[in-house]
Amino acid sequence: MKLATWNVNSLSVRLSQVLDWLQANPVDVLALQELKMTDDKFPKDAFDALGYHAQWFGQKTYNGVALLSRTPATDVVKNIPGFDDDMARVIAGTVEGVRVVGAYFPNGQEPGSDKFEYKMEWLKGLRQWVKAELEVTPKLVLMGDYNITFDDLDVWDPVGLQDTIHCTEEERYHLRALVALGLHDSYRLFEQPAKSYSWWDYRSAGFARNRGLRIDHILVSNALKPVVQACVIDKQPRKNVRPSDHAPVVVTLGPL
DNA sequence: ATGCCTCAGCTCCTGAGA
Repeated sequence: MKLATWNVNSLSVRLSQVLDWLQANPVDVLALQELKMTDDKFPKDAFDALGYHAQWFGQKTYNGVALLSRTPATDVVKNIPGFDDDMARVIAGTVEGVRVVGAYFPNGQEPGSDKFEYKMEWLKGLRQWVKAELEVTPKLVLMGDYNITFDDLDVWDPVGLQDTIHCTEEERYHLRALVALGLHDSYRLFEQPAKSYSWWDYRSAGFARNRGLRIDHILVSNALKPVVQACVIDKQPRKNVRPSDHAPVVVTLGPL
């Protein structure tokens, strides 16, 4: 079973790239973030034609998440139960016995800002809910655009970017607290190339100079850890004309 | 350089992203 996550930065603009990628990489589940469209605009038929079921949760201009799957997702949940939020950031469903949570974590803009405080509250809300979900469904994957780096290995310029957004101790504390629920960063379960990132700034030729951050993650639960076979970042779509600023991340699970 | 790109929208500038 293969599961992937990709922040597409507008599904309208990126639809043909997503369809091309799915044809070349027929994963079982793909979580999308930053659809930037209302629900009525979601291109359900295009995914149908490729043999994917879709669940989506959109919003005008910003945010918006979707879950594509080869077999239908059940017990679909939108946003974090118990956390009041007017932004569309989370979609969860059960696929082939695995609880899959796709999430677009808040950016936070700047430490100390209102948006940063919202990010901290959102992270607390997510953690409480994921804790409960794990008790119900131990086989769980939490994947998406976390907008947080784990450590300096995930940062192209750890000195220059120390304590800036995505790299603060407070954000990393919350990320470690999620892991402490019994989750594992599937990417680091394997030896990986040095300077591996999942996002590169559009400005200043960030991708060409590999000035990036690893902020898109796939966490797997204790119950799934023994069957994780691989985790890779696919940089190919970042080389497209008019790419998303994020690359897809793909995890491969063996028989459950 | 409170910028550099890119995207959406009450669109020809602004806010937000990361």
